[in-house]
Amino acid sequence: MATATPDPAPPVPDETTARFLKALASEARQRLMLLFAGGAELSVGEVADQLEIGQSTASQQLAQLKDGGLLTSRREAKTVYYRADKVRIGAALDRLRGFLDGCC
Amino acid sequence: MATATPDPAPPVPDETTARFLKALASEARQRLMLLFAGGAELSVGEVADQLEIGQSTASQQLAQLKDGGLLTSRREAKTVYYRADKVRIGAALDRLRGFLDGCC
DNA sequence: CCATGATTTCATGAAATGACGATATGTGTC
DNA sequence: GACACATATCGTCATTTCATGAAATCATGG
Repeated sequence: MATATPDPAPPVPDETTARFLKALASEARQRLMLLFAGGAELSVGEVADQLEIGQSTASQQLAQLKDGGLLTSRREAKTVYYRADKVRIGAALDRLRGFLDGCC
Repeated sequence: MATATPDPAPPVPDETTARFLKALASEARQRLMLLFAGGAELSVGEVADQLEIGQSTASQQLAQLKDGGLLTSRREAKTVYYRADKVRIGAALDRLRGFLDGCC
């Protein structure tokens, strides 16, 4: 049997969805996501170069997108490669649709 | 035949989608959207009361959500009623899905 | 273990956002 | 037109976000 408080059904877009939205809500990060079109895999430095932004800026934006569930990273020796996380992105969109359905 | 520059294919989530995301990317506005669950129709004052925020704040947030395509408004005498815009919300989600599909 | 290359974390200012009260606009009533 | 009520706009301030360079961390090669 299920526990006493199974799933209180998140009263608001759950934390995960909220972070997803926040991650996407910046034009800079939207541009950044475009670099990953077609499943491209890019290092932090490559992103910084292509967007002509500081390397630390790129790192932080990538981290936020990862936190928002849009990107994953893997480390290969010294360099960290990011790419889009199709699965979690799809899931986030489903949750968003669900929220907005139930809500509107 | 098509024109010389038919549809440059929006290089980034188009303006409309960007505004949609920005509108949703605030916890305050997410809470606000919840008030419109089930197709509820609320005046600015009602929203301000229920959320315990200033009247001008409510007005501004509602305007931004409307600008983002999440709400519509109609005026009835002195009071303005807002409600969720199912159609445009659905369309925005479709565009978003499209962007993220093509992008990731 | 030290040096190097790549990334992350930190501290700092600049710019954008959020909330508010006060004021202006719009709508209907007398 | 003067008035009252609801909403919208404006000016302001506190908070948050964005981008940066400097310093710290991490992984590898000598």
